[in-house]
Amino acid sequence: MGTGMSEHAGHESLLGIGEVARRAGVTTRTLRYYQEMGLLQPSGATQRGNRLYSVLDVERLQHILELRDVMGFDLERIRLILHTEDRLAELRAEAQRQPPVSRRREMIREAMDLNTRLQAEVNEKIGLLQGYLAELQAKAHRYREVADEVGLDPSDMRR
Amino acid sequence: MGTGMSEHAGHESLLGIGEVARRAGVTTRTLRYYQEMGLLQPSGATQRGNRLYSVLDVERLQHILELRDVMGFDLERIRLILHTEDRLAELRAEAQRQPPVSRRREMIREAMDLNTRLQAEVNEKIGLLQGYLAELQAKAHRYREVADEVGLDPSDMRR
DNA sequence: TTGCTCCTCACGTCACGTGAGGTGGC
DNA sequence: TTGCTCCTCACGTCACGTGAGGTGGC
Repeated sequence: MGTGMSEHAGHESLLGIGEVARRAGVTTRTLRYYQEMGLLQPSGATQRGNRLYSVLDVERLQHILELRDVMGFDLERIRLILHTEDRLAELRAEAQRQPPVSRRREMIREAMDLNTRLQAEVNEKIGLLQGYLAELQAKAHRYREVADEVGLDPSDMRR
Repeated sequence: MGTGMSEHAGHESLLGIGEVARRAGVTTRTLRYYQEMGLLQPSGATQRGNRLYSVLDVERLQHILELRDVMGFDLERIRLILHTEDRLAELRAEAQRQPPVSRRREMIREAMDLNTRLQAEVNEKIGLLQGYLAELQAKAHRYREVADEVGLDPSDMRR
């Protein structure tokens, strides 16, 4: 397969696994693993079986990596979050066919509850990081005092 | 070994591995693994070979867990950070014997550089989390709009 | 043919989890 | 003796890393 494999394959600009991995900063192994775990299915394939990813697939990958790297969640937790969001997306796609109000309420409630819990967790994590930052600043202050005594060049200081 | 094993073992209140693990919210396996990896050596032992941890050991463990959970560092990264801090602590302990100024400068510089890099990383992580929080808030806003249309009870809303 | 990307096994690694089997003091 | 904590192997697990060996289009 050539570099520009998918650039003109369809006219929908699907990307090969190598290109997607390179852009996201992961290996192709990670993408195959996420597929095996049911987190991210490539939405296309060549005749030979090469995976093809859409722009939406790439966005979903970004989302997965954000949850992994920023929040530190394991893949099972990420799978559950994606599942709730997927259900809400299904609901939107179904909107034309007027799904029963009870079903709408249930899924919106579910998404809102998840959102609330996630916001709380993010706020908690920010608090912990700010606490650690304060520790580091206190240490830096003590270092500067000791450095003054030893007579370190002031141009060496960072603020 | 009884529960109160170390309460009066010395008069320095050393703690058994189970008590330390329980307080820190990890398993005893984690503590043995950190010892094997050279991250945390218990500063005492019973005749039979049971590990005994001092208050300083417990504080070191807290520090390790903060770096692991809040910053998401792997154990090798944590080992390097502890090493730099340990070297600075040695320097302080050595202060009486007037170590050469060149040595002092080098280790203070090292600690200050590390501190600066860590502060930058913490700030970056806080920024990423705030970005994710903004995403969640935007989503919550859209959920509330949809909920209004479907006529969800306003008392169900979270802010 | 050479060079590139892709494929599927399949074993290795890191940071532990989880028994298996045994010891020692209340 | 029973119940508890501790000990050392040692195999299992999660999220990939890293070749091994092979295919297909420029």
